[in-house]
This record gives sequence, C-alpha cells and structure tokens, in this order.
Amino acid sequence: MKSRMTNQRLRIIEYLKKVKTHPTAEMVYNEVVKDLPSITLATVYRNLNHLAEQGEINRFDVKCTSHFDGDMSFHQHCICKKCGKIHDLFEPRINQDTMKKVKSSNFEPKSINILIYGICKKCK
Amino acid sequence: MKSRMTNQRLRIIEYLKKVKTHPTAEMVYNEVVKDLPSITLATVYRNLNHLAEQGEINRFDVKCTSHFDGDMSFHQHCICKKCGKIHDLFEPRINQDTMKKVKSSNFEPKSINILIYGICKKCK
DNA sequence: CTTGCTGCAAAGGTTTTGCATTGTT
DNA sequence: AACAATGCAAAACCTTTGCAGCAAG
Repeated sequence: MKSRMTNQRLRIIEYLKKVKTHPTAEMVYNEVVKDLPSITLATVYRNLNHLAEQGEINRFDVKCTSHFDGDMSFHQHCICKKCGKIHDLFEPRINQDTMKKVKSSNFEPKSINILIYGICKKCK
Repeated sequence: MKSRMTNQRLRIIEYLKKVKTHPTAEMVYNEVVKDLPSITLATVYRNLNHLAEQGEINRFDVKCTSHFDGDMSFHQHCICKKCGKIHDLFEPRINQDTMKKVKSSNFEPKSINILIYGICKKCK
C-alpha cells in the first residue's frame, strides 16, 4: 500500500523530529491537536504505528505505554524508576556492536532498543 | 515490608526459573493454575511485579504487554516481527559495556533491557 | 497475633477497530 | 476515480485496585 502525506501525519512527524523528549501517543496528540483541532487519538495512533512500521521513528514500551522517538540515531534510553524521566545516552558503539553480533547470529535486525532502568542523578 | 513465601509465589518463581521462553503474565497464569487451581491472574500480576521489583526476575515490554524472564544473566532478546517469537542472544559483553558507560554518565543502573526487532532466520 | 498475600470483582488505562466520509494522488 | 487516511464511538486488551478473609512468620 502506498503512503499518503496528510496534514495530520506531517504535523506528527514534525513534532517528533523536533522534540527531544520521548512522548507517548497521548502527549503527541495533546501537542498536535493545538494546530489541528479535529484530529483524534485514533489517528495519532494509526500514524505512529505506520511511521514506526516504516522505520521513520522508533518506539519503545515502558509499563504498558509506548513512547516514540523521532531521533533514529544510535543511542540508549535511561529510565528513572523514581521520577520516570527518560534520559538519552549517546554511545553509538554499543548499538553497532549489538548489530554486528545479532547479524552473525543470523537474525536480521530492523531496530534496536536499549533501555536502562535505574535511578537518575537528580533522584539519588 | 517483609516478603512471605507463599505457595503461589513459589510456583511462579519455579516456573520462571525453569522455562527458556519469556512468558507474559497470562502464560504464567495458564501454567501455574494447573497446580494451583484457585490462583487468579491478579495474584500472578502482583507476584510478578513484586519479583521484578526485588530484582529476582527481569521484565520487558513488547507492544503493551510485559514479558518476564527468570534468567537474570546478561543477555539480549531478539523479537521477530513476523512470527513474534523471542530468541535469546548471549553476548554479555554488550551489557557490561553498557553498564560501564551508563555508570560513568552518573545514572545508577538497576537493570538493562536490550531488545532487537527484526526477522528471525526461520522467517526470512 | 500481626500483617503480607490471596481471591474476587470491578475499574483504570492504553491501544485497536468498524464504518461511513473525506482528501491525496 | 481509486483507495489511503480520518473522525467518531465502541470494543478489546492488559494491568491494577479495594476489600474481606486467609495464612506465613
């Protein structure tokens, strides 16, 4: 099936590529609805799923909630168990090494999610 | 609060330490209920949460569903986008390196989840 | 005997879906 | 003109919670 670029999809992409947070579907909705008052959560979900499917954005799940990341560069996510904040760690080597090992195990990787749970420096 | 070892908890731990799959709460329930017919899903959830909290088992979320792993050794999970199966990859170095980098960034890690999405060798 | 744990049932939160309509290409 | 995408409302799913009774320490 061929993709069509709608206003809704465009705004969602723009927003995700702009922010450095890792918003949930609802957070994306809350932002995008400011410009497109008629958009619905269902549309946001359908677009996020579509974009993740296409490899345009990254998704990772924390406690039964998906988070979306417009930054497709190799990095990691540190999730604080106390405050819940998600911090980026930029160590591309780790993902590259993982890629290499995975490939040589005969698994064809499409995306890699590295999540570290713990306590952030503010909370400790 | 002090932990108590109940029959329910014991069976759940035994099951998770034994299997090499990465069952969801429902899968754990379906197994454990065979021995303990009166156990409920709620109890399974409460125990899984408790055990994960205590660092006795590992949890990772895929598509709004938690999976639990009794194997606490450093390894990675490859998730096939076609058949949904989760395969283990044993490359402890990757987790060790990640640990080191995270610590030097001043984040105190408790657990690390490395999830690789892609296509398994059977499916391609 | 204290209080953590369980079973039950109900509720909460996130995500998906059917359908008629709209809007891209 | 095709058919992908949308809005709306309802449903599907997974997970948590309040409460009274039970049982481990």
